[in-house]
Amino acid sequence: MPHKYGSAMELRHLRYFRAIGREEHFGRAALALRVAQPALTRQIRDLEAELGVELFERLPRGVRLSSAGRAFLEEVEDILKQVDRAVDRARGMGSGHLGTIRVGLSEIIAAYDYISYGLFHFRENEPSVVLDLRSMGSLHQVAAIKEGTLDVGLVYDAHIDDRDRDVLERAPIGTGETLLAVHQSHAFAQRDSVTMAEIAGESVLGPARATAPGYYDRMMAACIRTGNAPHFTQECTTHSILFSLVAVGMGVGIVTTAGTRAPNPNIRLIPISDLDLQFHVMLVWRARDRSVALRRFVDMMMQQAQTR
Amino acid sequence: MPHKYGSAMELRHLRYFRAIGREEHFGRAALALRVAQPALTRQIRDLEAELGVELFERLPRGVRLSSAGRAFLEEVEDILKQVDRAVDRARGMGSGHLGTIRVGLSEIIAAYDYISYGLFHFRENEPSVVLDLRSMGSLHQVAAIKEGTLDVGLVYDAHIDDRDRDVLERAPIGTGETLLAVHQSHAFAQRDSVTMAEIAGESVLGPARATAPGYYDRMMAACIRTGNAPHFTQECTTHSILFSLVAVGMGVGIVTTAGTRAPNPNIRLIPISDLDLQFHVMLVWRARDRSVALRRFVDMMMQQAQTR
DNA sequence: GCCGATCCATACTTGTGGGGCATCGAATGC
DNA sequence: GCATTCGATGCCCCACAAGTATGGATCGGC
Repeated sequence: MPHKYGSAMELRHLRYFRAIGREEHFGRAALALRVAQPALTRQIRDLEAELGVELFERLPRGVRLSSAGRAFLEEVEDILKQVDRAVDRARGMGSGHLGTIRVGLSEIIAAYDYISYGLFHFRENEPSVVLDLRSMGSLHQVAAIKEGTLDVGLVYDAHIDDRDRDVLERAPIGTGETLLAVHQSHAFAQRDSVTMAEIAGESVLGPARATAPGYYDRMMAACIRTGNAPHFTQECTTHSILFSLVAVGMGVGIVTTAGTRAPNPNIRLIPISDLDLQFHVMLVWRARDRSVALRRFVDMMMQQAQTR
Repeated sequence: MPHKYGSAMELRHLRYFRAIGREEHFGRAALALRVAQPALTRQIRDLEAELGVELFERLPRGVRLSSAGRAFLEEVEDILKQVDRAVDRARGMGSGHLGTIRVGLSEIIAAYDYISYGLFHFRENEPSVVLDLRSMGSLHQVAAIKEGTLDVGLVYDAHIDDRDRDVLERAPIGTGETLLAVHQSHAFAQRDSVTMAEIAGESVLGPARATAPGYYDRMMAACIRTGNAPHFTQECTTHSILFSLVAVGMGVGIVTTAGTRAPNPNIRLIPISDLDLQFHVMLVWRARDRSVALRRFVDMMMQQAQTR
């Protein structure tokens, strides 16, 4: 062992010092600490040597805190309290009733009612667990989860690479329908459904392949199966951009969302009858993450999704 | 050694954890801490067992802080900072340039100019040493010093019991003259001096034997030596009470103070020519008190007194 | 003034456990 | 496949914390 220069000071010294300082009596402190008195004498001697200060005045009979000792005692009380607090909090996190969960939310998924209800429900049941909600794109979420800067994501299954199978755990909590978004003044607006063939003649807005390749490719493959793959006149990186463009009449848009309730009164969402395409809304988290709070969160979200 | 239930957690665990948590790498942390890597593995294992929480996610290659670990790291950083701070402060007190000195001041002695100057001078030279000035009677000061609730007192020598010789250190920093306090309208007011014989016919105010027996007895002994011991019509427990009574014409008062400058424009202080009585203003402190700041304070007050 | 009690310090011994070294096992990159 | 990275494990050693016994100084009771 290469000899040590640094502080050999340990919590033991502080715990002993606190006990003796409070009592101003080695014997009683030793009793309280359940150690023999000479142990205290030695540890205090070492502590004083380390600090270069006498912490006690040695009286002919007994000891008394020196002025340095009095000041040091105050600090030690704080330190030991803080240590206890840190231990308690760590244990609390072990129990899963304390901590922070960093949740990734893409805007389109945050719009699902049962997601909101689930988050609300969890907050009510675990008020001491902080939900750190972060709005971020699906691919970014997956990367952040793998990297450890995010704990759980809410994304479409299409965004999850199968090669991450063993590092990322996942669970489905719902499905997303793929619909056509049209402006209320559009000819399709009053229709109950449309076909891909009909869409082919329109100016079509779709997702951006660069920001969501898995999603894009699965959608395109399904379109091709109908025999009427659209040509996107504009790729949109987010659903809100796409909706904005539809709202100003730039064209019709293919979007995946929950139900047929549109986010804008000027927009109608129409089922596409011949498109065989379903996405799953997935919870994603690191398989190695042992956080009990996270497990509880996942369980509660899944349960909430089922009973919706 | 009776087996221990309590926390075996030590600062070593926290220091190791902090290093590894910062690096998220056992090897580099071991290098920084100048210990071998297996030592860290074991200490972290013990720490996790103690807390009941996994602080790191073990990856196939390397580690990463778990969410509990992240939270714990923040607390540990605080704790270790606070420990360093406490050590620095303790060392500072060892150097004598930091700390608190509890100074007892009786009102009459606080009125001495060179005392005020001395306190001011010390504060200027040691701005990081807090002077905790406490107004209290002489006997109370001596008791508090012996008891350890006061660090240094400023009292007349008459208040110090010789039997405390080996427990209380003392040093003279000036003398106090014993004078007659008279109202400006009194017949003595324009005199340069009076005799005890003249005083004998007056209504005389003096100190209270109960609150200052040493002072009272020395004064009375000197009075008796003059052959004209006064009879006190009123004993006063403090000088301010005595001055108040003199100011309203209740009588003349025998007081010990510095110079002939009275605290009240209606009062004159007249020397008593035949009274052979001198008191010393003393600094008193515990002989066992090793505080460097206190020594510095005592030295500075003595020096200030000499050069006044 | 002697005896016992109190209280911290010291001397000596014991055993726990922290650390070093060597090695393993798993994953990764060329 | 082979070398490398990285944490975990096994084994040994010795440093040091704690225990027992005792010393030295003071104080109180009779």
